[in-house]
Amino acid sequence: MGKAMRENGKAIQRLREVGLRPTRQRVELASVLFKGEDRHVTAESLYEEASQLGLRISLATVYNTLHQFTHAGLLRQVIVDAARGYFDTNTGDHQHFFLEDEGALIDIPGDQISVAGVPTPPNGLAVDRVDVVVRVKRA
Amino acid sequence: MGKAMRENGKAIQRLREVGLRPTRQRVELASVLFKGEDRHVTAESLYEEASQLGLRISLATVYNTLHQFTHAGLLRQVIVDAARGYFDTNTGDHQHFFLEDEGALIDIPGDQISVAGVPTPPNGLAVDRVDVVVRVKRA
DNA sequence: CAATAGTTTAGAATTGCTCTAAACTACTTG
DNA sequence: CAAGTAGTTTAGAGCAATTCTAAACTATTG
Repeated sequence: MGKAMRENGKAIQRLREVGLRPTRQRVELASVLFKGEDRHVTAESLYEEASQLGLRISLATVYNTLHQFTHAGLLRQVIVDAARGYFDTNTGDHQHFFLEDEGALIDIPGDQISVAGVPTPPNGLAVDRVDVVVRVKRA
Repeated sequence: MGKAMRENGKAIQRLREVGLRPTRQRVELASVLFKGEDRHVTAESLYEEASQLGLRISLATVYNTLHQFTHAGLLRQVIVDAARGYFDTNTGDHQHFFLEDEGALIDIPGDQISVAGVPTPPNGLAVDRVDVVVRVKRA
């Protein structure tokens, strides 16, 4: 039994757990995304990568799948750039460096950074999330 | 002498100070933006507002002007939404609530919130800015 | 293993924004 | 104060990222 097959098995299980039907496309994308370390992708970059690997998945499906995974809690969307959307396989408590020159993200562990003094949200609203983006540039 | 005229006088002075030629369009937009309290606009919302006021300015000019004002330090760009760009007339040290349901921004004074433990940026990079976005939703 | 509910897809459509190049205008100089 | 000119504005085309559409496909259920 090959490595890809084992990865697919894990992916199928993972998709079932969150209530997503394990279609070929979702299984393949999940395998790519959750194979190794945490990573940051855009729809285009993931589509490109899948294509390189010989996976036949349309760009529309990549978009759909990224959003479904996000709703299911498998991914988290990171908003740092007006031009494109990033998705992060690390859904835990953490923040980001954003390298403005190259459009890359680097995780900052959540226990490393701390935000104090967040005021109570206005009338009838509740805090959903506190995002910290440390924008860095070539020195 | 009318109020609009006085506003325009102030706007012209302000534009001269930052080295921008005070054209009719820039003066009118500056008057609208810096008339009263701090505010958050999108290109579309400002274009809409200017149109309502009877100011004849193209959308392209609104985009150009917002970027020029930002470069000149009169505005600051806020990235909170993948879909659209916001501009803030408050260029001082502060952070934001982002009301996800209605796409609105509310300032949080800079001295109220504090971020500790930002790690040293990687190799050859320097911190440009630390942005905190408190995303809030209907409770 | 057929029915069906959910999924995928190509391509069109939409959105927010930028570009282009021709017309216009604020400032300078004679 | 009349050009000259450098900078500005504009309509409309163009572009990139994303979403929509509706027809074909497929995983699951009975």
